[in-house]
Amino acid sequence: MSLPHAILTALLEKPSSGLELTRRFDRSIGYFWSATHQQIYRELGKLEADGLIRALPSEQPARGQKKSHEVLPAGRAELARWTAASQDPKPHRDTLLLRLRAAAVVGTAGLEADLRRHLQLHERQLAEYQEIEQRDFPPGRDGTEDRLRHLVLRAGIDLETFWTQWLSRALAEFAELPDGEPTTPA
Amino acid sequence: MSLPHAILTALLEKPSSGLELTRRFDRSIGYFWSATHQQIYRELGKLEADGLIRALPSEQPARGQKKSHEVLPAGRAELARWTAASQDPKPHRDTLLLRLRAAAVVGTAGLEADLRRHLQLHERQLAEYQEIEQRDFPPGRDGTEDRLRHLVLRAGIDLETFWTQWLSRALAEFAELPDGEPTTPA
DNA sequence: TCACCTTGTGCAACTAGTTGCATAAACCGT
DNA sequence: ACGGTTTATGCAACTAGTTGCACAAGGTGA
Repeated sequence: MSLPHAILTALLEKPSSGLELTRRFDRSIGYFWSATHQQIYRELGKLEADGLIRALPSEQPARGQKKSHEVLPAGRAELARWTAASQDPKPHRDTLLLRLRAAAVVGTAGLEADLRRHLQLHERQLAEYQEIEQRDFPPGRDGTEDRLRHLVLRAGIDLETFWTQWLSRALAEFAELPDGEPTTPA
Repeated sequence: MSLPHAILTALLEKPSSGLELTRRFDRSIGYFWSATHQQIYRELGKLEADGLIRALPSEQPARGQKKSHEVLPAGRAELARWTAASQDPKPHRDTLLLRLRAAAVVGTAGLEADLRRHLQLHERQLAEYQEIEQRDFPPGRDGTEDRLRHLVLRAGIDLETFWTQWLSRALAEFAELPDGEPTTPA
């Protein structure tokens, strides 16, 4: 039940159309909550039906016609409620770690290349986050909003740092391994 | 499409019944791939129908009767194929970071307590991982399987370390904040 | 021996997210 | 005025995961 709240947050930051939201979910918000345009349109419909947002009445709504949405007081209240509510962390699911564990029983053949690829992807993401940090969070700003958003970005940076380090370490281990086929021979 | 492979891995490590699998998913495997017993039973059915596993013929299969499963050669082959195949990382979704971002627009009221709770949960998890490391990975073991499994555990430890550090930092920031209500006044 | 608890298996319905495609307007060159 | 691309909105079907409940067998104490 987080997508509607992600959308409310985005719309409070700036009223947008479905497609604009989609683009913003590909950038900043999507770094920790991704969504496709189909999800977003569906959810916009529900949010409007529930009276949490409304379409800005600027243009007549026709298909293929841009339609912006803004958050109503009820929407802001719901977001505040959700933000403050206690929530249990969702269980993680990580395919790469699963594959490594599988490799312990069926062999590491073929895995190394993909580890290397993932390392590259995480390095790229880390570089992107660091650029954003330099651009949007120069030293000396200390508004509350800035500090909170910076904190979120730091989480992204630290997570990507973790992954690059862990993957490097994993690849180093791989280099020392006897290499190839199943470790539990038939 | 990872749950079946998680199950295959678990069954290769040790043939088990549905409930045994469920328990193992609550411990080790569940640390990076969680599943409920209903998911597991359903998937066992599919895997058996697909000829990747079979029920051990020990006891007559009746409802409420323990039924163990083992992996067939086709299952092992499928797991090896999947492990070696290139896969893109799934987008992350993290509710806590989303809530922090929401807090930047609707205010931080109520959030701090839950941050503190999450910190405790992560500290506990970290301690558990470290116990496992001491128990199962004493210095000086260097079989391939051990090294791979240790690597996976290290990922868990480092991730929990990241979270505890980040949450501590977040709480420290919160302590300095002007406190309470919306930062974008109406 | 009967009521109750634990262990073990399983179905059905629901929620969330993904994939593939349809449609419509606007803009753009020819 | 026409055909092609881009922008924008949306439906339908599917996959994966969650929740709530049902049912059977075996043990345990009253």
